[in-house]
Amino acid sequence: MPSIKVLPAPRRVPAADFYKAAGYCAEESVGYLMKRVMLSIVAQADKRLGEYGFTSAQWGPLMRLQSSGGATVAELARWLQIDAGAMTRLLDRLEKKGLCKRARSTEARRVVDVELTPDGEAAISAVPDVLAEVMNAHLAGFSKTEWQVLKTYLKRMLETGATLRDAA
Amino acid sequence: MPSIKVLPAPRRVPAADFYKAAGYCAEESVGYLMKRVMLSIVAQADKRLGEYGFTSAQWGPLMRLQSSGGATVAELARWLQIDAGAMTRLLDRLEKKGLCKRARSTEARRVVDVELTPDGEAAISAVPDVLAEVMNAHLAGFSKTEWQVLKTYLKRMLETGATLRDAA
DNA sequence: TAACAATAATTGCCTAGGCAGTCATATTGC
DNA sequence: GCAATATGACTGCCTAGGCAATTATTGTTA
Repeated sequence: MPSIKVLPAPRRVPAADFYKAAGYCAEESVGYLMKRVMLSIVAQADKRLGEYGFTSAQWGPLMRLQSSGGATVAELARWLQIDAGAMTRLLDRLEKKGLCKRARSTEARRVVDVELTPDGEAAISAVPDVLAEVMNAHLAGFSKTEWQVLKTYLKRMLETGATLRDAA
Repeated sequence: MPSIKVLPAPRRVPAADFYKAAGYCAEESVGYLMKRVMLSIVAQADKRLGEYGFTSAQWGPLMRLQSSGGATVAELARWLQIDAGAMTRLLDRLEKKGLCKRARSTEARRVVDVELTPDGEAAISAVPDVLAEVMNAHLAGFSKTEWQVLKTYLKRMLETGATLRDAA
């Protein structure tokens, strides 16, 4: 009776081999296509959100501030996965427009709490509408199944990307 | 016999209705997922290309210059779909690094021709390799069919996005 | 041909993000 | 308790792109 080796489950799926260096064609690359799609989505969203006085980079913090009733600068930066310095400057711009306000935390003196102003609350109310419309418009012609398949593809790529990042 | 109306073929597929304003969840949005995937891809590519002295925003013009043996500033900007002013400044940085050089065109005096330098040629040679690797790594676990389906999805979204843009 | 319009390159001013360094405050370990 | 370390906010300097001029040139057209 041959011994059966129990191999440990491979922790990482091997890379695909769809693309070769020789004759690499950017236009057929998933990365290129995805970049173009994102540019289109962001452009549409920016055009619509511009009517309310802010940009597609600014609704993120505003939404988060609304849903959790305020947050710290570091929390916002972590949540949106951007640099803390960039977040400081983004909040500078939002504060200048009167959409949010900062105040040193009372219990931890190095922390700054951020809150929506009434103007911010008002501005943010239209955002989900715009986002849903822009996304639905870009998914015109997709069946519900196709939409779900697309999402699983993206989630898989995201997990694979995280693995790569951790390995480095 | 009931008269049969021949309707004109609809020019535009109606928008999907996957997303609603009420309870819109960014984490389940194709846009959000795609943005995260792109960040991962760009981060990987930037890390690898950094070894050769340039960024993921800079290989585009370099590649184009190589494949067509030079181009004008306007051609590059159109090809990469970025602002002409941004292209001027991108070329400033590339020129400062000695990867390309500009020269006023002889036949049209308002045009500036851009060419790769030998250093630029050398730097660009490793790019297809890096891009293919990064893309293959992110597509680990995808079957060839899934890869092709993903590309058709993206191309469909791109066409739909172009329709939206033209309509505006 | 002379006015007009279109195009090419550039510049200034804006948002936006990354990285490194600074300062103040919290947390931890000894 | 105190020193070492970690964290939070911020700043300066960099790349990067959009929009709106401006200037020089090229095309068009009346």
